[in-house]
Amino acid sequence: MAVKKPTIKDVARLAGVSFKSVSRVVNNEAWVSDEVRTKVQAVIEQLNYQPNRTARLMRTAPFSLAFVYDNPNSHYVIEMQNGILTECREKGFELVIHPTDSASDQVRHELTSMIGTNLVGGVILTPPLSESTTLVQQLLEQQAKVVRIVSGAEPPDELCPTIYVDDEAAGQAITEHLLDQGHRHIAFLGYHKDHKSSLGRYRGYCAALHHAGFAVEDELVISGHFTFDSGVQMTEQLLQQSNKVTALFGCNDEIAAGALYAARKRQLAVPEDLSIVGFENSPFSRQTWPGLTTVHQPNAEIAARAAAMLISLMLEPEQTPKHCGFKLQLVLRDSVSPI
Amino acid sequence: MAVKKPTIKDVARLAGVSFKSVSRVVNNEAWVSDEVRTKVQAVIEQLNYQPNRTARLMRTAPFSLAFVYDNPNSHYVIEMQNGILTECREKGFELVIHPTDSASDQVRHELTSMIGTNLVGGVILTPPLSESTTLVQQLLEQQAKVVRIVSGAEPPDELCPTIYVDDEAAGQAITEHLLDQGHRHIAFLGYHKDHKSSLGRYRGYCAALHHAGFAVEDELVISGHFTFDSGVQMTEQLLQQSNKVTALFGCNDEIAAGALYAARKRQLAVPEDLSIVGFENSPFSRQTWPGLTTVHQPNAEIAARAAAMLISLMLEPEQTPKHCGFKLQLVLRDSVSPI
DNA sequence: CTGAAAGCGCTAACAA
DNA sequence: TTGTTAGCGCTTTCAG
Repeated sequence: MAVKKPTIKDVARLAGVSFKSVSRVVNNEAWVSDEVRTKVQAVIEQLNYQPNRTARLMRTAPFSLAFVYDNPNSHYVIEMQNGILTECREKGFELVIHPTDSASDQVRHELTSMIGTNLVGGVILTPPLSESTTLVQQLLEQQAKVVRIVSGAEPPDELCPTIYVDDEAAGQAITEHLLDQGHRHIAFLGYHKDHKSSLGRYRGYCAALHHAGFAVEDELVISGHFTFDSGVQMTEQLLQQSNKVTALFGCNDEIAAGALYAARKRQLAVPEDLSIVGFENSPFSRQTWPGLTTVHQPNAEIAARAAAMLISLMLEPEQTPKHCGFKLQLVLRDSVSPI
Repeated sequence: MAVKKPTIKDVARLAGVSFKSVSRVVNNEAWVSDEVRTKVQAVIEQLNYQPNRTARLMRTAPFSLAFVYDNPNSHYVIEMQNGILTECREKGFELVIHPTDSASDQVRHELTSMIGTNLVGGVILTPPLSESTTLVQQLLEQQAKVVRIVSGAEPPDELCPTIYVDDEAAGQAITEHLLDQGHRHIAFLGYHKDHKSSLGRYRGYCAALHHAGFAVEDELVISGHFTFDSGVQMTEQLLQQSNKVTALFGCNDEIAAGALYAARKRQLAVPEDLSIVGFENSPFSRQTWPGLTTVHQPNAEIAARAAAMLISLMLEPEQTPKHCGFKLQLVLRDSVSPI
């Protein structure tokens, strides 16, 4: 039979105190006598009383945040999600998941509704959503707390606390690694003009070539998406239009895995005939054969940081957390050989 | 400056009606004159009024559910999550994510707290959590709505609506496929006595062998986990202790991918020297080289179904949704060759 | 230190 | 068809 859940009043009655005292104990407020505290705690235990979050939320700011993403990459999403959850757990926050289609205009509406209806008190934005200043402003106007994760060597502006990841420096580093191994004709796969991470990595690629005194060869820069299938297709296109390429920089590990697949289909040995590098260090970059040389992108850590910033923003609004930048490290595996 | 959010009363005042009328319009209740409805809607528009979910939740059942999992497999989690979200969107529900460690005793506490504090009205349980009848009962006692996903040819009991997935039949089918190709010494990788899916697949494997008149060879059955690393390790162990094996059934795609990796490390060609099959049809099973023959497990669909059942359970408690079984289909790719 | 009263924004019950 | 009155379970005054 449906037993009604005990409320704060039930506890108060049984403990012989006012329900306000119970509230004080539950919220660990000061100015409660040990006697009352002990008594109340005993009753709470006995009744297995659990405060109703909903009721509490009516008087306080929401204790939950939203993770907003538009990304086909499961590993990225899961790692981010896990990072955020770690932090949420610790602080007693709940996580609401909100995948979305950034192309659709609905996003704005969905997000403002999440905030407007008091579902969540803050949001963590990832690219490409995080790159829209108007979206951020709109959210901010609604009193939402916002933390965004973007690609860049520094925060784009001071709108809100920002996590920025230096794709350019890492893109340069991995390209230099290829140059160090003697490669002179290095392809770049996954160029996308509307994709800040892609652009950052591309800029790093160009910088490395220039510093080494080489020109960027247009026919070696292939546009595409951050997916395996796109990687396969771009590689096929590349190998058709150039036979001098000896190394290939996939803009992320999925592209690189696609390249590996396409190379193998063409009977090319990796790394003997073709060196391949990726970007992100997703779990499967070490599960391919050969393992992929790549750049480690600590997604879980980045996300945990974002969550920590957001939560602090919600809890202590007076002290704005500072921005936070991430530098990325090379991970050397077996998909590159000297020429 | 912080503008206070408009409440139902603000709307009522401006529209010149009682706030109850506004509530009626918002909730699409009957018995509202068109005149009032139009007027109220105009004001809602004008003020950009958004009802406060929290307040509403105090009078109604929670409009959110939890997805509880304990699984290292990103693809599985993401696919499930996406499936659930599809359904949630449609019905206006929110999703709270709750990864957990089923080994820890804390799970019980965490779950009962989610329910007890009114955070969510129901939960979707996946293995191995879903296999604990005591957990389910405990949740049920708290008035929680529960839907569980389990491995089996039929629901284990009538505690709650159940989605059951027939691992055994599929395990048998894929083993038969191997037998049809002439394989006689087929290894089974990923046996785990506490893991129902593993057990189901193992039973199917045994059944296929028996029907074909062969015995199960103990040395070809290797225990391990559903991970890539375990797959690598089990394959190495297998190849050391047996040289007659010609085909290998990985209990999931990760194990199979690990096997592929280990085989390649040993200079074994797949499928020429060794045929490999997996289970689940996760995205990367077609991204390996060669693509993995496997069993398609429609995770998103399964999850969407579970969510639909749970939501219906919450919305129309009188009509219990029926259980629902899934049969799995073979996916033939290039990792198997006849002998 | 403790408690009574008010009220968060909304929905349910009951009148009008 | 509409409005009034309660009251959800809790926190926040503010007065003891």
